[in-house]
Amino acid sequence: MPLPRRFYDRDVVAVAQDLLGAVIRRGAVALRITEVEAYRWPGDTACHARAGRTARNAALFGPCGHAYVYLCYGLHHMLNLVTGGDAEAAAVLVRACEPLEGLATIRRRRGGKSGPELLTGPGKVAAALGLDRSMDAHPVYRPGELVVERGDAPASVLVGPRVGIDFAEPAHRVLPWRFAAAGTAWVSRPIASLVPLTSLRRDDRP
DNA sequence: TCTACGATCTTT
DNA sequence: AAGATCGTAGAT
Repeated sequence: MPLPRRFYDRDVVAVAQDLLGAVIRRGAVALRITEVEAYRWPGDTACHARAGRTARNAALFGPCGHAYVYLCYGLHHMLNLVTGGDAEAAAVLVRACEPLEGLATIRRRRGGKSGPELLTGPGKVAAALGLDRSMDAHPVYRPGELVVERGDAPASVLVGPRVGIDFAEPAHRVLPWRFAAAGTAWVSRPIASLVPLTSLRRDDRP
């Protein structure tokens, strides 16, 4: 069952945590989400929406429940899921997944390299799904080419600051908006900064 | 037009 | 530690 559109019509930090365990499906490939990050504008200079709406990030400002796919470093595509209402531009970046189905397709998309299909990093996730800009703004809450389905939430969750955003304001660099399923190998590096969600004081929990 | 620079990954 | 590789945004 696809997660309904209203699932995404909430605060991006809550949606991010709830997406852990959900299943992304495209064709023969199915992946379980094991690590995510939340981005939101206004109030977060790490978010791509910080400079306003452009042709590239238009999907971020669009309706929730759609994909936002962009090219990073000229090499890697990143998959985001847009959340919230029109007042904000927010999305969840999918950083790591456990492959469930379509191993042969994933291996082929990785250039035929053998070995464990460690989908630990946003570029690898998008590559496994064969995503590019043509899937930007595609809805994911109903049957179609790219769908996110309900899954089992992990027993425990790890939290920490987001990765690769040194350009953002210091106060935003330290926001604990990175979440990962505990006890899985499917988490991108650096993993050392992640701590159990339950180890945070209740008032400090995102 | 020109230039700097990434929400990364791989190899050295 | 650094190269790959290119679309985007802001400056010229």
